[in-house]
Amino acid sequence: MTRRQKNAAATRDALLAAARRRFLEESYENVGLREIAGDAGVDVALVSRYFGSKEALFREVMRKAPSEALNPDISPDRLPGWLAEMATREDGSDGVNIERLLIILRSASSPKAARIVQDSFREDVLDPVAALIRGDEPEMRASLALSLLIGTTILRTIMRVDAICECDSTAVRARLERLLAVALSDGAAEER
Amino acid sequence: MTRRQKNAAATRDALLAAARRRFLEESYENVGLREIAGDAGVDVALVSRYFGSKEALFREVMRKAPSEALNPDISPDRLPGWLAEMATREDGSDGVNIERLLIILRSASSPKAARIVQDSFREDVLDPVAALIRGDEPEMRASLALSLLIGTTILRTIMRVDAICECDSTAVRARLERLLAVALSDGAAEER
DNA sequence: AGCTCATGTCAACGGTCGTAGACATATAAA
DNA sequence: TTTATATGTCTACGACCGTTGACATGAGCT
Repeated sequence: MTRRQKNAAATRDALLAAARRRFLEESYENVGLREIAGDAGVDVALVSRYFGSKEALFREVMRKAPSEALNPDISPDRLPGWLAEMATREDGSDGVNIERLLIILRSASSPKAARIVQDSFREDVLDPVAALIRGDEPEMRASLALSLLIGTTILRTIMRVDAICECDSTAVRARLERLLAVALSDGAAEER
Repeated sequence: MTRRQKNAAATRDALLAAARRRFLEESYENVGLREIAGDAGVDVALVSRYFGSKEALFREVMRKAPSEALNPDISPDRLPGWLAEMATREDGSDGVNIERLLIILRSASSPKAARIVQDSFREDVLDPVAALIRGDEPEMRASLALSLLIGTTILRTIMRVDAICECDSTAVRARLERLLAVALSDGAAEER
């Protein structure tokens, strides 16, 4: 008697989805393959079979994250509001965009995941934002804006700071949006 | 033949210092007690003897960090510059103030260290900064400013983003200081 | 010097982890 | 139906971890 139908693709997807869910809530080494397999309803050994190793599974999770961190078709002037809304969105809502960043932050200090996480951050988060910015030193300004996004995300999700967590108050969002606009603004151009 | 003199206090201090150094560079579960004891030149068992458990050792490291995150005798108007300098200081210099925050960030996603880290952040980082701010919602503004500090620290130390790492360029510091000033400013008072 | 206790070392336990290989079984072809 | 292969389960290995208790030994007191 086997609990599960024999469907390799479905099992692989289930493992991938379960892994993504776990890596979203714990760091790389705090997620066990037995937990992931348990969530997917299969045995641990299938992880090795389908992905080769835990590190490869994590890489696959990073590669196939359902939504990119940045929607490329957005006008630069709407970027602050878009980032601010992303940063202050409730966890339960459809705020899927922040999830990749959250996975990155969770496993940022994990030696075996560090390389993967650094590459994913640069390619999927930093570069898209920097590409949208016009003016001097776009990468620096994008980094400062993303620092805000990263910081607020950590304060909300990990540090549980009440002053930031209460997201229904639009004050935080408005203030954050204004800050992001300043961070992204072209300082050299303003010195006219 | 014993490598070490028999001095309990010195050994305890050596263990504490070694632990602090390790926790500064790795997350809670990626630091092994055998590594710490090895650095201190003693056996692992002494950790249990002097501190009781790994968690208690970590708590002690958090409790006895040599410098607080905030120097309380500073004027509020100098706070942006002070935070900006702290965020952009080279690792090798005497930038000890940032170390407690770095330990916090490294082990932020470690379940067993989460509580300790959250408490330390609130008591030793957030509250002192919020206490220095005048006007409405000081905690929210302090949180936004610290988001900047946290984000840039992560980008520099963990993500290794070049645009932020090049700290000798004063451009980053100046821009960050301006951003911090905006983050800390009293929005309601500005609407005159 | 001899005694005693604090101090440090050593070996090992129980547990969890990632991984691999042998085995079972459902699915699909012949 | 029989066979072959893909799919999933089970067991176990070796490594590392935090922790513990037994043992050794040096330091300091009498």
